[in-house]
Amino acid sequence: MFDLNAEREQLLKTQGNLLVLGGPGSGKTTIALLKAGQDIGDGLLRPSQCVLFLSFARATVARVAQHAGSLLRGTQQAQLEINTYHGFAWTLLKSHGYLLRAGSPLRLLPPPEAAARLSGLKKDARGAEKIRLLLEEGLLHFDLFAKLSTDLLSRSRSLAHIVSKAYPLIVLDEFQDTNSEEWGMIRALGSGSRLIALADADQRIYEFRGADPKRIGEFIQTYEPTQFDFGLENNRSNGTDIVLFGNDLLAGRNKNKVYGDVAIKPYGFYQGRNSLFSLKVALIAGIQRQLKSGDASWSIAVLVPTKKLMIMASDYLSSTVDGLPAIRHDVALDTEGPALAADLIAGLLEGNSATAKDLSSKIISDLCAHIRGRKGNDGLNQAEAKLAAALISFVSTGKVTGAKRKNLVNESARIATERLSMRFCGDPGEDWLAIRRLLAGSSATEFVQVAEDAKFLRLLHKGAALRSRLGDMWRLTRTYLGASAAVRDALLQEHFSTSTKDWRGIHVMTIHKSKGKEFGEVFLFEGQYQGRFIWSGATESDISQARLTLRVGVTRAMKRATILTPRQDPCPFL
DNA sequence: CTACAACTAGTTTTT
DNA sequence: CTAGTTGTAG
Repeated sequence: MFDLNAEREQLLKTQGNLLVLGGPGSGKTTIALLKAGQDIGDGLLRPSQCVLFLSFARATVARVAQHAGSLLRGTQQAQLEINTYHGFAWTLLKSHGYLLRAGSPLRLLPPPEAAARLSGLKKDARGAEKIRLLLEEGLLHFDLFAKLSTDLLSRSRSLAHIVSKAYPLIVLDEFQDTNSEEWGMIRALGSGSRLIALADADQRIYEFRGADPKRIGEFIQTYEPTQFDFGLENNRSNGTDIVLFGNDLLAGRNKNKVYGDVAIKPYGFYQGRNSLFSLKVALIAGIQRQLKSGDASWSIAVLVPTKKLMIMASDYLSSTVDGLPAIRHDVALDTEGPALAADLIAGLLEGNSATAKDLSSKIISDLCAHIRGRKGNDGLNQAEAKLAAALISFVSTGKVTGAKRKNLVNESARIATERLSMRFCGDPGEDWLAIRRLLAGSSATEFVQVAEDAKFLRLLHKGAALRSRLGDMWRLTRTYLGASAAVRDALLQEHFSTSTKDWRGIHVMTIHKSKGKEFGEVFLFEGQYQGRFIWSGATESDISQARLTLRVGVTRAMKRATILTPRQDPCPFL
């Protein structure tokens, strides 16, 4: 199944700290899992001890777990714990948070709620507010996980001892993309455990959030690891020029060359047709190729540089305009808007005992949170910020000026009244929909937006925990009292659950999100004005980051990569 | 506060 | 090209 050459054999025999370097698809994960299996099999771990494998994304964790399942025996798997950096940090903080802050146990501040609370603050004020929320309200922002875990481990020697006893060997996936806080946490863990870092300096695409080109050097200096480099090996797209193209792209020697299974397509614009027409046509050809190949588990990724273009692409693929069929696909949308919409709807479902006036105030507060947080970390525009401020002042003073705002306040009162005279049927899915329709029918665009965002929620499908919890609630009390808490739990669950996601079929996402994944075919698309691989005014360092990013995107492909760039103004890399 | 016109920028974020 | 921001008038 896997050819173990002399270097890999050597790695399996080597003890102490290791640094494993290698390009895309060179098999770093595989050899790390085999190494874990080897050490476990050799009896280097006691029965109570585990190898800890840490990665960034839940999707990667799921994929690594699946891979481990086919690579290792059951007894070895039992002593392998695979988790995200965040998931692991939270287990520490959950049980030992009392060491950081006296009083009530720490509560997580979910990203949507955090976005609503921090929006409008300047960058440095945000950091201070996160700490204030922790100390004064016991609310833990996700960004503080790594730093607080480090504090915990360095402050409590006994805890550090317990952790390194439990995990004598720790594998660090995607090490090149760790930021300084995560690096701090790793050093705290590494004081008592052996470390294996897996890294590819040329897949470092998160410099903007603190990944540092010096990091790998720091690891070498701190741990003096035995180094292995599988840089030139390629198990993902063997027999194609995909990795060769990626490496040439970095060196800037890809221009005017022809590569097997890498197609550069300059696309034109057609009168009266969507600017994504050429992408959809190319994608349809790709689907036909995949269907013809007879591979039942085929997968295709459409990768774009920006979230905005991702949404545009998803909308266009789903539509039937320009005489092209709708193409079913998955898209990884941001969750802030839908989550905050869910809070508002849950509040309405719950609102049985409240008076119409109380409920109306609650709706307005929830609406404010939705307005302020739905764009995530992107700041508010002026109109939104002013509206949110005016609504908050209305809740406390009862005064509001302006026709639009008066209408919004009237609408919330109307919605509250109508909700209280509503009769639920007891089917959570139906009742949820009834509330959503009530909001969608509002004359205020802000409520309609809530209903729109809520369409993207996947909380109440058949078999969902929330559905049965709301169902039980109704059976016991004939009300949905407690719905808010139930929805909050369900949303929070999503941030840590490593559901084994199926990567078959078509997936639309940003290039950044594709890191650590692989697909049969990949389509990379850039727009002409928006969503460029390199944007106007990019600095020297932006350009080198863009090269790394594009390389990561291309090398996700196992069989074939297609890059679409506007003919009128093609990407300077190509 | 709101509506309209002129202007301008156009990135990436795991949990 | 086009969505969002800024400025101006009512």
